[in-house]
Amino acid sequence: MSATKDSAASQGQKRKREEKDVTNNKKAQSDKPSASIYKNLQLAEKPVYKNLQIAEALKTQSKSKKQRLDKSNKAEKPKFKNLQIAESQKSVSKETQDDKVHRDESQKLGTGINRPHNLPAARQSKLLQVRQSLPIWPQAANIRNALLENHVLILAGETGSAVTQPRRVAAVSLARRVAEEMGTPLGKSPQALVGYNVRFDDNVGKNNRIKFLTEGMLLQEMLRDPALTEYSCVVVDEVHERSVNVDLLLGFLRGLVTGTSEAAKKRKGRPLKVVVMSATADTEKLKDFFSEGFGQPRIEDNIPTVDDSAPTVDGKEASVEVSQKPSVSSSNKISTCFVEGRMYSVQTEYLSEPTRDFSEAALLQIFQIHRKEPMPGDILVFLTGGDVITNLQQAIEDMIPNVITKDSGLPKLIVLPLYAALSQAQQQAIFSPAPPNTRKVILATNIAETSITVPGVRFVIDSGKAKIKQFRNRLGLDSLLVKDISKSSAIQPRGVHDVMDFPLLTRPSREAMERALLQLLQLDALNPEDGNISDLGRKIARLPLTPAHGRTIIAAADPEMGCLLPVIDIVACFNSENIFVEVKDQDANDEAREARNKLSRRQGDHLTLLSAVQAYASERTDRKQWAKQHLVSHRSMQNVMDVRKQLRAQCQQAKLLTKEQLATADDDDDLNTISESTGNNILKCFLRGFPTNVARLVPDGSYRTIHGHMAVAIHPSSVLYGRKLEAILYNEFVYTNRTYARSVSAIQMNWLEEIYAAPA
DNA sequence: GAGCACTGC
Repeated sequence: MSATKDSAASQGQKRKREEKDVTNNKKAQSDKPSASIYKNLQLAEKPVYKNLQIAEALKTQSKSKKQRLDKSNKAEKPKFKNLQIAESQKSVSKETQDDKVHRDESQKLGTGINRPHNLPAARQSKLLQVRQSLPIWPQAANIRNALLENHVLILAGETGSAVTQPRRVAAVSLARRVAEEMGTPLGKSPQALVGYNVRFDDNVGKNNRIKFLTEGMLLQEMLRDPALTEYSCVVVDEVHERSVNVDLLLGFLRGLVTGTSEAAKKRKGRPLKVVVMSATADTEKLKDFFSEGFGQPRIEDNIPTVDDSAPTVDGKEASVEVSQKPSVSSSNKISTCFVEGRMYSVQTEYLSEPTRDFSEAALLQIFQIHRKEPMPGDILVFLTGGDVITNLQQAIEDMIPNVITKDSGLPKLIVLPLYAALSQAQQQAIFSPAPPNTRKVILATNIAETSITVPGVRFVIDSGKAKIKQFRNRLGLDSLLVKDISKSSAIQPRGVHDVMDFPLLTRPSREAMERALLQLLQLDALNPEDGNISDLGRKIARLPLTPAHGRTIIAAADPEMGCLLPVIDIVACFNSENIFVEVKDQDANDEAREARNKLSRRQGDHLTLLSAVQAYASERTDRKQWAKQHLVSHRSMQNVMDVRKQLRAQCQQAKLLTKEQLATADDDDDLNTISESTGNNILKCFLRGFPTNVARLVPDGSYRTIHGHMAVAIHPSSVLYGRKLEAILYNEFVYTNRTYARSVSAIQMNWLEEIYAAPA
């Protein structure tokens, strides 16, 4: 796909970054003696870790956060929720080795897949040894037979039993691992049997037999090939993590595998196997979900029936352990398999009384652990935010001289904060080993939940609380919307009907669906007559963006607007982390502030972002230095440039952008080239994509949204903070103590009429 | 004058 044909240089950079992440993982694995598992007892009954690597090294407290939260939700009395101290105690796992199964496996694996041939024998035997020790190993024959006999396999696993994750790094590292196991190169080489495809990194070769990709990538592929004709089997892992992408994917896969969707016809009878891997708790729900599909009438009668001559294990049913009696409709079509995990006993201590001030309780616990517990053993404390962390750090450091006196004979204590706003270097500090006779105390937000592994931690103090961004369903509803919703309800036939009936594991409320449909109607992504997706909607869908940003891009490509390239730059910023580094009082000198201020544009944040991107792009000598001088995040900017390149390529593919325009694009990367009228056009395009994100000044000096008349204030991070303007357009709402509009620009009310007068 | 984090195309 040309969209991903980035320059070699950029690819290389990106890959380096990926590899760095992977290295971190590996590092954690090799830290076997110090790495530990944090689970409280209740959790030990539920699967937590699903990863090949776990078998080798028990890893990461990071992922367990979610589980700990699950647990705290279930706690009966809130008074036990406040403080949990989990000390890890690794117990010896029960290894089940079955030589017969093993021989059997080795023979069967040999069919169709190349055996490792270019690996040293020692490495080969080590890999095999590791494989055999995996809890899933004894189940291999069952799993294979279940797949031969059924269309769908639901694989539930406990700790350390199965494979992938829905994240880019996971897709890449797993592909690498599986390629190694198979003894073949990874990616595009002709010998490579394993490849991967994640955003900005397409490493798939013609001869690949197995491809690891993110869910979003597969959905993107399905836009081109809804029947997934290139594949005979799709494995969806980590389903319990439940993203919208997973739900959509399962819905499409159900349609294909049951023959109930139109797309299934295009497989022309070629069988598709679906393996869904999830935590145990979801098994029944998943089974019901697929059973329901098999119970429905097929559109395509050509779906292959299950091969009755397929071999079975000793003639018994292949499903094992937790398999339920299959319902009549799904007999021989769905099987479930449960892979036993390994248990680790973990000690959980609760605070005997509820505590008001978690920081205070944590402070006491930290010193108690420090006094009582032997070295080594670092402490990890989960807290809600950066400010809380700073305060607690101060409190600990104040207390150190009182507790750790010369006479006490206690080891030293160092405090290391970890939250997103810290620089990369500060974040890395937690990985460096503590000096001799020193215990590390890491104070972290849930940044550590998914992406960071801290070796050496043996104690976790967790409040059981976390701030989680929540979509507020009710807000944004207003009289105008209600009116339009009845309009959308009136167009029930065909398209809309299909959407409403699309099989989803968890169905959104009808209200939410209708609101979403209304938004798509407003963006001209649906035909108002029949509710089907419009040509414009198709174009929007192919862009890796929200519909609103996609619509903005399409509007900008209109020759009358003629501002596609600058709009892409701004949209790229909205799809990256904040490019402007937080200005702390001391660490910013006047020079840097001034340099940053020069990037500001009086029209608002959209054009300010644009000027920053263009200035960065036109810097040809040392961009890192430029970023530092302008208080701009180099890391975020690199991501912006990646997204920008991808969007440009996709716009070219969609014929929104010509080669010639693209060729001259880089020459235009210069400050002050945006004229007043171009600036206005840019904002009008955003207005097209965000028609309801408009607020106007009311007589009391505040802003109110034009839809719903909700009070909003300009966020303090905006260049327009404190300004009184006729009307503002904003990229998003932020709900905190007040309702803020973030990323704000000044607009004129008459632009609204102009836009709505224009034909769709 | 605000301020949780992470993931994905």
